[in-house]
Amino acid sequence: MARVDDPLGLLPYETLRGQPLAVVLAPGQGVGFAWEGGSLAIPTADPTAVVARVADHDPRWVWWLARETALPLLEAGVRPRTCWDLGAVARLLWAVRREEPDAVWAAAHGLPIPAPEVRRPAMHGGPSLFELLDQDESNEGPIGPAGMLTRPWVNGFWAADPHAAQQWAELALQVQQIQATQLATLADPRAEPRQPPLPLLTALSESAAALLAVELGLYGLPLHIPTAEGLLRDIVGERPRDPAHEQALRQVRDDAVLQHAPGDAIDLRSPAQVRALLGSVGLTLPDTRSWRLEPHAATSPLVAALLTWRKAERVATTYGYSWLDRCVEAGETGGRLRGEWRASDGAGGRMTASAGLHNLPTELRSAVRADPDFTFVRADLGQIEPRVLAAVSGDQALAAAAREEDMYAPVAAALRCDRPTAKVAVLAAMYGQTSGAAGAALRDMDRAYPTAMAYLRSAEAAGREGRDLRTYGGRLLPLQAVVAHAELPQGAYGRFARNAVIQGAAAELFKAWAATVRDGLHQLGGRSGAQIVLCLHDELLIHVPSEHVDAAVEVLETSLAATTRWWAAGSGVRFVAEIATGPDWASAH
DNA sequence: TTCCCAACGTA
DNA sequence: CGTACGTTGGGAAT
Repeated sequence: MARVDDPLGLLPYETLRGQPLAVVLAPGQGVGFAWEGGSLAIPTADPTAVVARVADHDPRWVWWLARETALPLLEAGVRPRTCWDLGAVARLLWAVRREEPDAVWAAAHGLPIPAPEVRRPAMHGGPSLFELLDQDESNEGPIGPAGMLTRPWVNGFWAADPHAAQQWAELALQVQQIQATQLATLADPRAEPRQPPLPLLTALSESAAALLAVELGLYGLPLHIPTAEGLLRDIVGERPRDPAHEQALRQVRDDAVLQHAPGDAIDLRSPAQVRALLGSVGLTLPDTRSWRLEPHAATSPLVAALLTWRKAERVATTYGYSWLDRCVEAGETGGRLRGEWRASDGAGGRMTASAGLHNLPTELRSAVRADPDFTFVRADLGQIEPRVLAAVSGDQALAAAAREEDMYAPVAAALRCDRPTAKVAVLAAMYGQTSGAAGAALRDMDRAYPTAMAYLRSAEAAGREGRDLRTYGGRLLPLQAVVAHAELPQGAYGRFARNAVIQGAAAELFKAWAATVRDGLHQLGGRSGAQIVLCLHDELLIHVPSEHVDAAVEVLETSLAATTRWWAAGSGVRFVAEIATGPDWASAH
């Protein structure tokens, strides 16, 4: 084992910039690198310090999973600029449900995806290195007889020493090269040859989104705890002192409804009991959903009280004091709401977040407040889905409409109807209408925008027939597997696919924009500077030092222009962002 | 204890 | 008009 004292002499620095460089951290042991043409093991007690020095040369970091490799780097203050996330790209290319290296490796080599390992009870956080060494296979290397990654390596044997990390980095680079090759085969040969192909660019932005997801989890959403407490007091009342007090307060809330109800007290949280109660006062309904109750609120004090109760109960249970205590951490500069972020979940390919980050009721949003000397800059993409439809389908007429600030106005003119009807018709077309509300306008859609409608219809047919599809950016929609295990009627998969090609492509555009914004914000104040703190499907919230607000607005606008230049190249579709600033989320509108 | 459903918040 | 996801509580299945 050659000891390496000067790592800065051994990497091909002059050619690193922008080039794939696989990195594997072996905490406390060292770091392994692999690039096209070589690999290296560097023993060091502080691997992140070595990575920080290499980062100055701005390679494209290749890692198995951002959560694993980028997290310790970010915690050590290293902000990687660009990356290639093997898990994220595997999801894009092969729709793997699991992003762990064993699944990614198997998918890359056309092998069956191994089942997830059954985790033993986390008494001591998984197997120790000793236990891993004990297992037979550990001396056999990372690849087993069937060509699969061996269990000890998947479980972390690569962290045993820098040479193991080096081998693991070499395998990462191999997978990266397989992914790059397959992405190239997806490219549209008719596309503009001077720019990188769309699937490759999508892979890069999906990778960046995976990194951003780690940053979002680490940074947290600034939330002013006293403001949140005040809002909760207004909506659900005082903070319970103990479980008995909580029970008493709950009873008070319930009684406000039950006083309007005849007979014995029922459990308002039980839909069946509520339905029976409503039946006893002459309201026979198929279910007790609020939109179904709404029409009766004016005539029934019971229904009115119940709807009010539901609203408060939602906040009390999901976004109440226990949520505040569990999910919001008090910090030096301000509270932080933290959840787990995923860069691309489910059929939609959207980002997801836990801890209520994606479904915070609007009335609580004024508690999302910037730190002192910081300001929020909020931006959202207007009418993103119909614009995406115009771009991905290549419908010239719809693209012409999408060049307007409000694209429903020209659509209404083309359909010879009013704007609200035009909007309903477009949405019904994209998501597969079931009721005949927009019938006439829909037929006019077929006449006015045949290319867009054909695109949607072909996606719907693929869904019904169980044929795999890819989104505009190249993300696999594994309809064959889904429909093979079908539990729902065929029409459901038709609607599902019709929606997935639009929602999915919109998610890809959004992430590409977010990745560009993230990169652009790097220049604004360094580590304690501007930071994306929330991604909400078509909306970005940025926490910015107040002196950089104008610059941040500029970054948002130039990033959108730069992103749509390649994403919607040649389509003639315009994408518009509405941008506002304010000290809290509610006021930044 | 585990799983599904109803309900509802967001986009 | 419809889709997606996360969270909660009840209630049935295990």
